Amino acid sequence: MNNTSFRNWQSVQEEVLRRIHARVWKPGDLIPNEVDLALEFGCARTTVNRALRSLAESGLLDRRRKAGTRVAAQPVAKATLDITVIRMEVEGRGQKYGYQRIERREAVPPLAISGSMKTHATRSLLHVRALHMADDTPYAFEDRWINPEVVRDGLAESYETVSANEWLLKHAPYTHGEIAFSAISATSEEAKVLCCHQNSALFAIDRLTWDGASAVTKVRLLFGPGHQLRTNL
Amino acid sequence: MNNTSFRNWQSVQEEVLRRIHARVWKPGDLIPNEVDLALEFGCARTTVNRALRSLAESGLLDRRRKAGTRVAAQPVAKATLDITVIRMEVEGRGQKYGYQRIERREAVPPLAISGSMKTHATRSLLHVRALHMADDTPYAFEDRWINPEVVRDGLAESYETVSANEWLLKHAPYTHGEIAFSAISATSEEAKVLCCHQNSALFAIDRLTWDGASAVTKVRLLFGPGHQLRTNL
DNA sequence: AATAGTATTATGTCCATACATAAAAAACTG
DNA sequence: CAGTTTTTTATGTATGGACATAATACTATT
Repeated sequence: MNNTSFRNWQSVQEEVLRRIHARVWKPGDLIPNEVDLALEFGCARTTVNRALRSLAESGLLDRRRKAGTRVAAQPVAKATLDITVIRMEVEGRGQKYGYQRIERREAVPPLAISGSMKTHATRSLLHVRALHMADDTPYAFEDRWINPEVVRDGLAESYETVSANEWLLKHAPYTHGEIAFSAISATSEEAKVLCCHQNSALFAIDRLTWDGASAVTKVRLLFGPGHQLRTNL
Repeated sequence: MNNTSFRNWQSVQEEVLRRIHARVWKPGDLIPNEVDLALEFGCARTTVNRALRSLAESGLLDRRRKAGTRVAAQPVAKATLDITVIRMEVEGRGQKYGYQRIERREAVPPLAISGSMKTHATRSLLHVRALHMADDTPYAFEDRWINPEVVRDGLAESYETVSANEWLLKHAPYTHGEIAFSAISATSEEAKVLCCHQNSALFAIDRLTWDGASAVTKVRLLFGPGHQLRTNL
């Protein structure tokens, strides 16, 4: 038995982690219920609950009412990526940020765009293309469609000095969105903009945000060769 | 004033979200303190705390003791990617999973590997290469180095039927790790294994896991052309 | 005016208790 | 025995009260 008492949820969490790691509780195992753990740890059940809930959120525990808590059989590593404004990303690396608008026009988008944004096929949207730079070298190519019905003030903006990336985040609220990461081959135009060879492998982020049932904006960000998106587990 | 009362933390959270979205509280604004909000919402302060803490975790609020709570000026979208065992990933898409070991040998790794894993440059590690398949077509190419000093039973495994990807997750605990996503051009060998053209843009996941100060394993997963990693915001 | 000490304040957390809820297990019923 | 209802149980959450802690604001001191 343990006479030490764990008086805060962090230390309870640490002890639980220790036991999982030391294989006292193996993947798939049912662990004691909150009341028993609270008794053993000499703290309130709410404290144990806080610790276990947090571990469940990070995917290390599976919890179900009545069924109890068990160590995840297939621990799902949750990699959390912080998607910030590109300017912040560049400045966070200690590099000088630069921005240059390439194109801005109102146009009827290709069907692939209007289809995924669920706008009328004949409805014209605002199309903005721009280049983000780090220390005067191309960093990311932004190709974006904006729905002017949702982003009312969006048409008034020139996006010449402030990127759409940054302006929208501040002025266009969204309720939810989808994001996808992939690798694509640079077309000749993309290669020219990013100063790399044609068919270079580029890292792509496609994002589509919604305000309720209406699409706000759809954007593709292309990063130059060698770009990495990293985080901790 | 509001006479409706919000009796659970989810509804408090919804109301806070509504106000942020409706620009009642704008990005950068200081919002009322927990005591006042609890009073207004007709619930306990702990309930308000639960709601606000959760929003802060998702990056929508900035909270600091004494300074108070404010709406994030640059809302950091947190994209949470669930990194599971590849078999689960494939089966989750409703496809048939297949696995094939390509190579297994003990060898002294290149300096880039021993360097990042912080093992002795002359220490030999276990090198396993394998192909994961979905519906009999190549899905991902796994190239992995395993530290036998940390994963003791690892040397006894053949990894012929169970992938190292899966075996390790179940048998080799880790305390933390790093993960990076990038796009790379397929070498001729990689192209052959994945049945694609040379220089195709491949999506790469590099992962390095640690058990305390010792590296457990370092792996690169290469996905075939067109592969997307997606999640919601 | 710079510095050190002190008060104030908003969030962070713990606790005991109570009730809610989902889901498994048991009891019941035709 | 299949299908339905009831009981049991572990987690989920609300509450009021208390104290902890970090960070700011204020005050006294040199």
